[in-house]
Amino acid sequence: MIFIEIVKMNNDVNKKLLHKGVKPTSMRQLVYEVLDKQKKALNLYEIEQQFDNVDRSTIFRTLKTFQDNCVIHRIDDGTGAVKYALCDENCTCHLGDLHIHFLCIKCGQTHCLKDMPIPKMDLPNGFLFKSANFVVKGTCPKCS
Amino acid sequence: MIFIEIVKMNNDVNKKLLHKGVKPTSMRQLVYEVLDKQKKALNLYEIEQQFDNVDRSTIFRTLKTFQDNCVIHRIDDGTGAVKYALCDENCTCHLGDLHIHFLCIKCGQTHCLKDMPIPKMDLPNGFLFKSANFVVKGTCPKCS
DNA sequence: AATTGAATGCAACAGTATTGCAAAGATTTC
DNA sequence: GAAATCTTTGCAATACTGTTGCATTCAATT
Repeated sequence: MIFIEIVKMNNDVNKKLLHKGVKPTSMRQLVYEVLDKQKKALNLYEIEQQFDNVDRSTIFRTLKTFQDNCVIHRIDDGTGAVKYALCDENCTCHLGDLHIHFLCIKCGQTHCLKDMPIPKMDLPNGFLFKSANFVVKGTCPKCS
Repeated sequence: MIFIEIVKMNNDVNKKLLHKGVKPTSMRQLVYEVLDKQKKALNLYEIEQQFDNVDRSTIFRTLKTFQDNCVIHRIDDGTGAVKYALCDENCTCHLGDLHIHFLCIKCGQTHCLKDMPIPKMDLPNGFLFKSANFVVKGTCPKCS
């Protein structure tokens, strides 16, 4: 067995990564923790700022791995840089898990509105729904 | 009077630009026509490709002028480049005019679903709605 | 025709995303 | 436990999109 030693550490983050099928390296653990601590979505630059000497490409590829394994989801909020937020533990990154995101035009923070799922829609004839990126813009509770 | 001569040309595009308060230069007319002919939204690069020798910055500033005057609206469909599509003639670029956009993940084309307005939403406490960017991804009639 | 202001083209630059390659680390095989 | 193999990481370079400064051209006014 590959991961026995790491699992023995009984570390929550490692367990969660394993549960999603991602080998929990130290970088991955740290990036996960950064995203977990923040209650908002972060872009690549903001994550990079949380570290002293970690290369951007490493974080970039870590995030890619996370996306491929439904650890995080990406949010195009129109600010120019894609943001990332942790998926729920039982998220499968399928339709039912999609929710609306909110970008505050004052502070720039982007929040997951997990209570607001993407509604079912009747698309025009011939259009097939696969995924969606719904971003509402306005002011957040702190800035309103 | 400034625009008499141009108006006399009795050109539809010029009339439409004037109606939105944009002085109809030849570049603006051409860019408008490019967007009008396509039934899909185009990004800066795609528009540039329609011309032989027009600078990107010129088109960029033309598009900016168009946005400022509600001639076109921008669409962040997550493909990396912002796309642009003509507004309806009576569009005021306010809330009621917002609609859902559709990105085909096979052909990459983005369409305005003008019959699908952004629905009213009850946001969580403290969140104020100002604008929205809703993009549905899937396959379009041609690719389904 | 001269003057003024707006629009355009050129060039350079900034920010984000992405890749190739080599070094370091982890895992498996013998 | 050492060698071989595969994965992850760091460095460097690059691509792509968006944006701005400045000089020139073009249109409108005097």
